[in-house]
Amino acid sequence: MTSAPDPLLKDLGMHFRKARMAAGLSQEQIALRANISRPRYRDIETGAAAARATTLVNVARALGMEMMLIPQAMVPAIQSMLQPAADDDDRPAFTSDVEEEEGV
Amino acid sequence: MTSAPDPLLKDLGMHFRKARMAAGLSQEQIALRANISRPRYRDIETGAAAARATTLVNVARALGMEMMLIPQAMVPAIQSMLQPAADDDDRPAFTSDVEEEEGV
DNA sequence: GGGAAAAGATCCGTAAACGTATCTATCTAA
DNA sequence: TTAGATAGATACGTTTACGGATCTTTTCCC
Repeated sequence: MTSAPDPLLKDLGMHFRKARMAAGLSQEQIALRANISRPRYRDIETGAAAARATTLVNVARALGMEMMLIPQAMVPAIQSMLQPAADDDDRPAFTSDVEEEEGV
Repeated sequence: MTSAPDPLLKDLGMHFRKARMAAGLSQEQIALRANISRPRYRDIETGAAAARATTLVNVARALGMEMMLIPQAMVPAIQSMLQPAADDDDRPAFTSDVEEEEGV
């Protein structure tokens, strides 16, 4: 309970978890692919830790995604591309929904 | 000269620098907006340091951008949206070109 | 029921991202 | 010339992400 659990990190972690679940992979498998330890990947998924840029990219790629910088003006357009029918949330940054990825 | 300068970080830093230049802002202004120190923002821009997830988002937003997780399958499509006519680089992650943003 | 696999959780030690301070180099304008 | 602003470059101390090890809890399948 030390330090507030940044909502941004929790949001990011939930995106990772969702993608991992959809891919049917274990935390250990992702950690292995991303070259980090399982406890550390767990911290990232739960929003308990703010991963470094390099780690972030490695995790994203391990989950079949890429981290991209998008001009704010284009965010809504891309958002709608990712989710056929989405809701207008707060501040989406970190968005991605892996519909269902089958096939290694 | 200690530790190899990760090309991924250099690439990311160049994107930030490019966006900052286009916006006509100083390193100090971005650092202030992103709640980090100027030396540290400089490290990020030069690729000398791997910023944390929270710092990364703050810097991106200070530059009028958002960090987004994109399924790899959609990367090319989004890439072409960002750059009218782009080249097929290596591994683009971190992409964004701020055409020219005027108006404080 | 039993056992394996996945996840949660906590410790310790190390490496690196952070802030602050300080100094120099360059460039532009008065 | 002299300022002033911007950027490059240290150094040092604090915070925290990281690996590795260990243990418990929860699923889930036989």
